Amino acid sequence: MSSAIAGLPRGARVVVAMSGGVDSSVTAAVLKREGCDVIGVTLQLYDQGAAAKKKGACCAGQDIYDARRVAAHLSIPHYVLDYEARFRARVMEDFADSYARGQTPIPCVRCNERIKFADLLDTARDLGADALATGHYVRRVEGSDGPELHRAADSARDQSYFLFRTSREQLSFLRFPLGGLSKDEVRALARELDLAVADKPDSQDICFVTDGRYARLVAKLRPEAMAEGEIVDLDGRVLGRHEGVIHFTVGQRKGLGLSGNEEPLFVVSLDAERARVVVGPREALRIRRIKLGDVNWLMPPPVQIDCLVKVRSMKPPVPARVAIDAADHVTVELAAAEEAVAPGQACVFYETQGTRVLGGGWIIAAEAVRAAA
RNA sequence: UGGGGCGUCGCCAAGUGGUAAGGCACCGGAUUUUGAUUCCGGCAUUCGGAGGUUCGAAUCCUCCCGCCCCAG
Repeated sequence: MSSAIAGLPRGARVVVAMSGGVDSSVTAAVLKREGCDVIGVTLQLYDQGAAAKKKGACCAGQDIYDARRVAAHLSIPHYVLDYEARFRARVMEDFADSYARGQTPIPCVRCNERIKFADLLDTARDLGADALATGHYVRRVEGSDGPELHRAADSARDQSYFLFRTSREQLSFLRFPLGGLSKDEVRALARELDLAVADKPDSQDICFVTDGRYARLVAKLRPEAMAEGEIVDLDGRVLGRHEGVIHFTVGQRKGLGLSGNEEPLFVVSLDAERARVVVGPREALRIRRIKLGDVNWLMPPPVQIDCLVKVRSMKPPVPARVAIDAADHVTVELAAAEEAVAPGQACVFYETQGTRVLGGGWIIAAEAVRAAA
C-alpha cells in the first residue's frame, strides 16, 4: 500500500479537493489508480466572471471546468459546491479586516483552516468518505502518538507554512499524496496519466484578487479603513503622505514615493489607529523577538523548546527558541535576526532534526534587534 | 538691479574642454498558492535660455531668465 492512502482500507472512499490545477488533478488520479473510491469536489469560492480571465487563478470559472474535465477523464463522480458566501465571510472579510488593522493577512491559511479543512472536511464525512485528500505539498506521517504533519520532500515546494492551523483531529482525516514528490514528478505523472491540465501554469498570488490590486478589494469591503495619513521616520519626522495603511506591509520598499535618499527606505511598522506608516533603513527591519497569538500545537505544548521557525513561506526555517510563559503567552526568540517580520503573518515551528511541523501561531508583534535603532 | 553663490533625469548628485557616473523614486519582467523582500531590465542625444570661441563644451566667453544669501 502506498503512503498516499496510508492507514486506509483497500477501496476506501476518498474525497479529493480538486481546484482544477495540476496538483489536485494528479492527487485524484493517483488515488483512483491505487483503487480508491474517489469523489472529486470543487469549491466555487468567488465570482467566476472576473476570475475566469485571470491566469494562474483557481477555484472559479475555467478551473471548475478543468476539474470537471479531469474528473470525467478519470471516471469519478464530481461535485461543484457553491462556497462563495462562506469564503467571503471567513476568508475575504478577514483579509480586509487584517489590512484595516495595519496587519498583513495570509488568506491561504484562512482558506485551509476555515474552508477546506472545515466545511469541506465535514462534507467529505457526509459523503461517507474515509478521508479528504488535497494536492498540498506536505506530508502526513503516522507517528507513534498519532498523525504528524511534515514538510514536503521537495523543500522548494513545501506548503506546510500554509497549513500550520491544521489540528491533529483534522490531520487524522486528511491525506496529502503529493507530499513525497517533486513538482517535476507531479507534472510527469500528469502527462503519464494523460491529464489535460498537465502543462497548466502554477497558480500564484491571491486567488480572489484578480487585478493584482488587493487594495481595491479592501477598499470595497472596508471603506472606513481608507484614511490617508503621514509617512514618518523612526524619530517621528514627517517625510511624506500616503493614501492608507492598507497599501503597505512591513518590509515593503516600493510605493512609498520617498526620493532623494542615499539608501532605500522600508516600512518598519504600521499604525492603523493614527493612519501612520513608519519607515526606516533596512537595518531597522531586523527582528529578534516575536510575540505570537492563537498558537496551534501539533505536539504536547512545551514550556520551552529549541526548534526551527519560519516567519514566511519562501525561506528555509531558522533556529529559534519558543517559550510559553505563565500567562500562556508564546514568545519566539530568534537565534539570528530575521528581516521584516510582519504582524498578521504566521510563525511556524519545525523540529530541528527532521521535517516535522510542531505548531505555529500568528505574529502579533515583532521586536527589533535594537528598539528603534 | 551693491556684493556673493547657484541653476545637470521626478528628487539628490558626479562631472571644470573630449563627446552625460551613481543613489533614491518610478515603470516593466522574473521568482512566489499570502504580503513583502530579492533579482533582471528600462529610465537626460542632453546639462536654465540664446549666442560665441573650439576639430570638439555641461564644462571657456557674452547676454538674458530664475532662485538663494549678505548688505541695504
